[in-house]
Formats: sequence, C-alpha cells, structure tokens
Amino acid sequence: MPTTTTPDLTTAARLFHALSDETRLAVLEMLQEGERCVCDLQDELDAAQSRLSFHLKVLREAGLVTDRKEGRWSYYTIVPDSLATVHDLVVGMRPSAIGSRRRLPVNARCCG
Amino acid sequence: MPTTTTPDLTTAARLFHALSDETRLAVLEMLQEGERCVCDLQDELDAAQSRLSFHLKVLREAGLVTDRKEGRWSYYTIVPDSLATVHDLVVGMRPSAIGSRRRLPVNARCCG
DNA sequence: ACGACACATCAACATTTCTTGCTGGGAGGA
DNA sequence: TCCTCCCAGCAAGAAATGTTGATGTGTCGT
Repeated sequence: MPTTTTPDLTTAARLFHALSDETRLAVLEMLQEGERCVCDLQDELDAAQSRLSFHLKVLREAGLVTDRKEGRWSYYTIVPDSLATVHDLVVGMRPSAIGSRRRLPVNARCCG
Repeated sequence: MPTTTTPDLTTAARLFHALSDETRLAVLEMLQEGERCVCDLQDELDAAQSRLSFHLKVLREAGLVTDRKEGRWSYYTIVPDSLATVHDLVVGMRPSAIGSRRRLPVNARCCG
C-alpha cells in the first residue's frame, strides 16, 4: 500500500484543471523560489488584485498552495505533497512497455 | 541543450487543460493498455459518439494521442513523449529545497 | 448501387470559467 | 479615531468549454 493512494479521476481532473491556466502557472513558478505575499505576486505578474485572488483561490482549493497570514499580508507557499501527487498521476499514465506494443489481431472485430 | 526543452507557459497550460477532464482521463486510462478504436472507447465509456470525438480532438491537438486509420476504424494511441513532457513540467515545478525554506526577513517590506 | 457502419464536424445551446469593478473587513500607522 | 494598506469575495458580463442532435465522408459487405 503506497503512501500516496492514486486519486480518482475527479480529483485528478481538479488538480490538472488548477494547472491549466497561464496565470496560475506563473504564480507557481514564482513560488518555486519560496513563499510570497499576494502584493508581491501582483506586482510581478501585473495582474489585477481580484483576478489574482481568484486564481489563488483555485490553487488553494486544489490543494496546490497554502497561505499563511502575518500582519496584513498573506504569504502563499507551494504544497510539495500536492505536486508529488500530480507527479504520481502522470507516471501512472505512461503506457506499460508491453501494453503500448500491443495490437489487436488484424481480423478481430474491434467492437461488438 | 536537452532533448526536451521546457515548454513555455502557454504550451504547459494547454497540456494540463487537455488532462483536466474526467472523460479524457478515462480515455487515457484505457489507452494505457494499448491502442483502441473509437467505437471501443465509446462502448466502454458509455459516451455519445460526437462527445467522444470532441474529447479525442482535444487530446490530439494537445499532442497527447495520435490516431491511425485502418479500414473504417480509427485507432488511438498515447504519445509517450507528450507524457514525458508533462512529467518534466511537474518535476520542474517542485520548489528547490533551499528555496522552499527561504523566508523573507521579518522586517523587509514585501512589496512596494 | 445500396445500405450499414465508423468517425469527423457543425450549429445551437447549456454550462463553466475568467475578468472587471466594487464592497467589506482586518491590521497598522499617525 | 481616522486613514491607508492588504486582501477576500461578490455581482455581472465576457469568453471559453462541453453537450446534443444532425449532416457529411469514406469504407465495407451484399
């Protein structure tokens, strides 16, 4: 039994969806270097505040980032485990060597 | 110069978007075992023909699958390289150990 | 040639997602 | 206390996506 159980399709789709936007990917790229406050991301990405807040929420709800409040700032950080989950998902998709070579017999009906 | 150059954010977003749908993930899951014709996928996934065709197009345009015509059937296969690209993307997102530990100095202004 | 089948594509509609501008609340500083 | 700053969230519209039913194209069997 692996430590990271493979999530169902719904969870997987949610994770990939959170990653399917340029702004959100840019945010994650910035967070690679460590945690950042929202206004910092806002400046560097030149995004309207409410727009960024929206995307941060998507990332948060997907579990890809967490936030920490300090004074009037919110600092966001990548949740490494979530990326590990995504990683496992992708690895799990690769066709097995034997499988990928498989072909149906020429004279087999492909569907019933 | 690596064989797989890291795609830009636009390409990355497109790839993740193609993976952000349950039907498409289910298709890829079936294709792990080897190539399949559309009608086969259609039966097993219980999806309307035009709906499935739509999702296959999305996967195709993202480069995740290819098709091969044989007689009146179309067989779809996973493109392993594309999954490798996605894999690299995810690996590239992980915060560096040193970076993830980094915190801004307490008295530093975070923005402005 | 005709009909059945496998599949792509289109048009129209339904649903979801994203953007923009605004409101509100908590935290500080003066 | 008053004002400013940081940020979340809402409402409304814009844009992108997904679904459904219908039409079209190529292939095969009869």
